[in-house]
Amino acid sequence: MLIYNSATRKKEEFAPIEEGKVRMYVCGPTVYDNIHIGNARTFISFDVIRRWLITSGFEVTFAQNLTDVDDKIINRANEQGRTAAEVAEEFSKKFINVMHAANVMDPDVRPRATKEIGPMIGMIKTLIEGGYAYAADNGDVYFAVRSDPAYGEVSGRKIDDLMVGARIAAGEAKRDPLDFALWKAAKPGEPSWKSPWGEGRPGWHTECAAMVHRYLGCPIDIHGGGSDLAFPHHENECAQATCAWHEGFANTWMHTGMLLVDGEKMSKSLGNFFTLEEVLEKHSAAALRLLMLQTHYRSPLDFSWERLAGAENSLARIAGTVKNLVWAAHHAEGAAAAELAASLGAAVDAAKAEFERQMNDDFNTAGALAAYFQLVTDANTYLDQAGSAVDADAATGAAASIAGAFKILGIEFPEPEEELPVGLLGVAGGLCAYTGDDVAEAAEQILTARAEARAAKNWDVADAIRDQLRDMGLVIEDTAAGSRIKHV
RNA sequence: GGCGACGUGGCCAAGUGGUAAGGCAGAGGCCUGCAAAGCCUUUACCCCCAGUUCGAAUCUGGGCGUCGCCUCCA
Repeated sequence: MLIYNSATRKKEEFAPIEEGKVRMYVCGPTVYDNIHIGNARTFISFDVIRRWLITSGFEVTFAQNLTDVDDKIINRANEQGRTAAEVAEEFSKKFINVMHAANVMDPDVRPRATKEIGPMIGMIKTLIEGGYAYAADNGDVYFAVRSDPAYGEVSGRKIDDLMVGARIAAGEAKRDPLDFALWKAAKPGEPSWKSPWGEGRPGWHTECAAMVHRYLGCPIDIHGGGSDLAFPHHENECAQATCAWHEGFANTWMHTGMLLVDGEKMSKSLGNFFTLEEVLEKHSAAALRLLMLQTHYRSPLDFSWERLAGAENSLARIAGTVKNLVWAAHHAEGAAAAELAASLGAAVDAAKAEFERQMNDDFNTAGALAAYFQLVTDANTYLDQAGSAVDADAATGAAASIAGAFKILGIEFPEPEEELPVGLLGVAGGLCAYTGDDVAEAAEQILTARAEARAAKNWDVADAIRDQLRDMGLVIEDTAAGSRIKHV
């Protein structure tokens, strides 16, 4: 399996530290507002990466933090006249809920910054003792960037290049403009904790480093996040961790490409964002995931509603094929055509092999999807050609293969055998004289009545049946293996 | 200004040396009583210029353009 390591800028053969096990960490959200779909892209990307590692046989431990203390949370709380803890709690819950809605797996560990203050203080103490950090008179503690000779290796920068434009903001007590806060002295009214340097709270970069160390142990196999976090966040995390513990921090750094709107990065500050919640009100999580996975995770992705609608169409076609395969398997009659079944089996094997090849090449989901789009076409062709002589095992196998592959991508289809509405009984009397209470039986008899009408060239009757069902949100689909009633 | 990424058909997109996957949209055809669904066909001088090579979308140099990071940011 090849994974692109953004620290070395090369694809590398992935070899976990501990045989068969992967420890990975992906920076979570600061819970001051609803997340937007740009944030979601990163979480969905790593969800798929994690699923593929699990599918490949690795025992994956996945940790993701919630940053529940931060300037933005405090600001939001002040705006709304609430406590920072209330704001953090609200948006923590909302984040977890919307991740579920997007079919993103829960992390194995979800630490919260405010519950990790002790370990963070311990880490800062170690850094000061080691000569890597210093406490300023104002109660802040800063990391001395120039004390770390490896600083810049994660994001590929040189300290001297960073000097231009670096400034010391008002109220800061840095010795060097590049130094960053490990601990921030509390201002009046802010949430704070006791420390050797007075009341204060941890800096953002400090949280992740301490949580990685505590819950996964250093070094970890994979550290991920959006590409906008590479510098300074990840660089700073790494500097702290390596200087505090001298054990290394992360073997592979993975960064996802930015989600764009009209060619510009989606962000809260630009105001050009759509929240994940609102997108999922209008479209399925499956379609959003499909849209995202049709682009490589490292490339920028320009979002548009048109593209999302296109993904919805693709998804409907795939879901339809899976349903039709299952249905055809259940309604197979007579001897199956062996040669056709064998070629379908070969198509399934080819899709699976290509899917694996693509996923093992730095999680090339776009290429992997193409393999299964091909199988969808092959399966549809099979259904056309086999007619009622469907090989139930071959059709079931193809359906399972398609559904299984998409499930690895977190894209799940509705249950194949959807219940038809009870309302069908209400019209059955008029359409086919059926008066029982079995919906499936009513559907059968309606189809029979239509078939008889068509055989008698009684088009008005046949079309009336179709029209009436359409008014109920149902459609009659005539396939090579026979007719059936489906939801639109 | 510094660092990095990218520029492939109407839209999106995979593809890092051997004559261009796939998706969406459009058009035509097959199937159908007519439809729907499905299938088939259909459009590429791979941003420009030069170079390396028997051969380049793929490598090198230059140009033009776009995006990201350098400040909070997934």
